[in-house]
Amino acid sequence: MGRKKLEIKRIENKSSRQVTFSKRRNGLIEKARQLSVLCDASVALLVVSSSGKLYSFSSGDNLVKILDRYGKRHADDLKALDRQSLLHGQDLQSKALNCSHHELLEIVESKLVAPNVNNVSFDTLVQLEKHLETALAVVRAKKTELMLKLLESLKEKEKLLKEENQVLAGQMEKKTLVGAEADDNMEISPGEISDINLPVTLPLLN
Amino acid sequence: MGRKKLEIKRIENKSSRQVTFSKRRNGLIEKARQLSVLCDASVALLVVSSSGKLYSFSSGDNLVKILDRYGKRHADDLKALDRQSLLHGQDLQSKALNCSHHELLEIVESKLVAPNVNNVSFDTLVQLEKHLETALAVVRAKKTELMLKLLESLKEKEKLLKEENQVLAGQMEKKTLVGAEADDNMEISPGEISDINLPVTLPLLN
DNA sequence: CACTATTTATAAG
DNA sequence: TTTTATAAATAGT
Repeated sequence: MGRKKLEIKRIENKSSRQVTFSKRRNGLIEKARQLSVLCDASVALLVVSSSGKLYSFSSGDNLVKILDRYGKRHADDLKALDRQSLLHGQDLQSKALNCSHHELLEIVESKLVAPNVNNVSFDTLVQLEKHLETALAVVRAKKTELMLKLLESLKEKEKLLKEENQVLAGQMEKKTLVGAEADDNMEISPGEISDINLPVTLPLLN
Repeated sequence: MGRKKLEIKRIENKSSRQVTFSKRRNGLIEKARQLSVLCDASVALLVVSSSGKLYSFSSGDNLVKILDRYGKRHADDLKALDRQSLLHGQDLQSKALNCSHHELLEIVESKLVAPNVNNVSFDTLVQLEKHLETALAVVRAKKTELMLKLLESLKEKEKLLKEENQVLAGQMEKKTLVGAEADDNMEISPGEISDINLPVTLPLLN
């Protein structure tokens, strides 16, 4: 529509391409808006110019709201974690992390995969992706830290027990040299199982 | 444009709303396509009808191609893992997993966060999200499995050492009763550090 | 940016 | 679905 019929192929002239881009982009966005209003539909439109500028339209704001809410919750969680990690045990930490993480995944799932989803802008998806990445990174880091501590403490315990064994064995040898024949048939009581402080269900490991 | 001028507000009549939706949706998608071709722009358009049906247009296919590639690689990795987990050690496993995981994150990062990104369809993003979730789930599961095995073996070792200690202590007592006074000043050699088979750098824990 | 001849989209039938 | 009168978009100026 215009003075001449325009073939649909890349406009070579740079300035008319730019002009056409501007006009048609605005038209497209207006049409998108109209469609969403007239037909009660969810519409998301993303346009990136060849120079990288982003223009977008999105009819829904559900996800944005939820993201805002998540953003606050997430910030709170992280703050709480920082406090806890210095003051309290690791259980609360892991609980808070798992919870936040789980909630995040639920949000993503329900908002992205639901069949009746309100669509979102590209920007929003990028934001969401970043939140996800951050949350996962934090969870992974904390999980790793926890497990390393557990392994460390177990190794420490093992080392001490070995040393104790060595001492006992040494003493045994001495005694044996002095006190002649010994009784080898002793009952072995299994002893209490490790009392290392493993969380009951290892909440982090799921 | 039509026999009458139409106010831009929700069309109450259901069937004319549906007709209008169908016409305008097609028009919008065609316009989006034209804009992307004429002006060499990246355009992504998502339309969801009020009944939940999804229509979309996307000018770029970069991400789709990369996803296909990733899909193949991922499948290969999983197959390799299944073979390895039954035949070989855990190190190769973890390496393969970490590698695949890392690659995935790189792909996501570069394709979603790059400023000049080619836009993608909603379907593609959902696919990507699923791939991500799957990959992370697999990595988490394998990591957890590995660490649980390590903890298990350390606890086992601890238990055995405790039992040994108990036996030695019992024997000591007996000997002491027989062999009178003993020398308490024995040198304690630290003994070899735990020989449990901890991977050198715990490749899974990063 | 504004103008307008012309093409294109589409509301109603 | 297809037609067509009319509204809307827009190419060139």
